Amino acid sequence: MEPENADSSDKELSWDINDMKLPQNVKKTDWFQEWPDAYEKHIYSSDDRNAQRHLSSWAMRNTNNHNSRILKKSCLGVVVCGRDCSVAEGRKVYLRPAICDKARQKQQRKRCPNCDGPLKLIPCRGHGGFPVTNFWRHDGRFIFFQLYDKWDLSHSRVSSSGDLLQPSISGVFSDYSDLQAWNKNVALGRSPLNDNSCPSYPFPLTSWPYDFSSSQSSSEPFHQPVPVEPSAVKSSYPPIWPNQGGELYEEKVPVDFNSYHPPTTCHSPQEDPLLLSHTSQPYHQYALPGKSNKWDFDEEMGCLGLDHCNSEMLLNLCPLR
DNA sequence: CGATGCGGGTGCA
DNA sequence: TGCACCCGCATCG
Repeated sequence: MEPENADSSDKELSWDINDMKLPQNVKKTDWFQEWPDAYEKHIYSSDDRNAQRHLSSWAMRNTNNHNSRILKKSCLGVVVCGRDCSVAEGRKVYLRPAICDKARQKQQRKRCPNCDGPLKLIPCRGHGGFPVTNFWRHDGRFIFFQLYDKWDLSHSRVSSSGDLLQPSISGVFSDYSDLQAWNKNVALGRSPLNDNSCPSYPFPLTSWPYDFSSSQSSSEPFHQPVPVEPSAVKSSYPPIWPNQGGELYEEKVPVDFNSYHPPTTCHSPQEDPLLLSHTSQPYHQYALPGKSNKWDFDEEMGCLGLDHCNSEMLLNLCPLR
């Protein structure tokens, strides 16, 4: 499922982030993956700026694993409108949770940019009921990345190619029902892994806010992400916020896609999972791990303020600042 | 301000 | 032990 070409063959499969020794005879490094999905492993060049920064378009926060050699980060999930409002074409609002706990709490107090309703955080629960975790390790001239999750693949992916971002979003999210609903409207679509011929998407990296937009993508449910040039990166997300024109998200992630392939063949990024997609996607997968089904989403979300929620789940909204 | 990292420390299995 | 996670501290843009 890796988009990457074959180069990954020898190296990729054989190592584990926890190995004492990681391969150093890597012939070809991978393109930076902005939206890594389940079970992905990548070997980036130590020169890759994105890899150096351990970036991800998923909202990932640092997790203390008491191991200074391996950086561990867990997914915070995604912030959606508590009213499930839609923007044009049925697109939903998806906001990127703030990474900083404090910022997330503030974010949580903000309102949906589209309908002004409350926002709710849908925690990631793709990792056996827990947030999906990413591991980063620098070794030699490479930066190893591993998305280690214990997903129960059985439900995590519906099909090989049709799966959207299961782990990532769909599967990941805690609320099953919500998810379904979510999936319905949204097509979380994109599958980073499969079909893409493109290396990854450049755009959002940390900046995907909510975009309900992606207008153009409607015709194509999702295809591959499009690598865009750096400059494009920033503009790739048309902020379609209704009102707040300015405060929406900001993209700060200067992505340097030096390493990216030329965008040419790929599609538009907008299809990002998170972003919203639109309508009816055939594929939804409810990939939640069994346990997660039990999760009472509403409660937790309801929370937006409640205590029984973890601090992290309750919070926030996005970077609308 | 907020993204990121780090690491002490806690609670659980 | 391993893992999830809270918390403060520090750096950086």
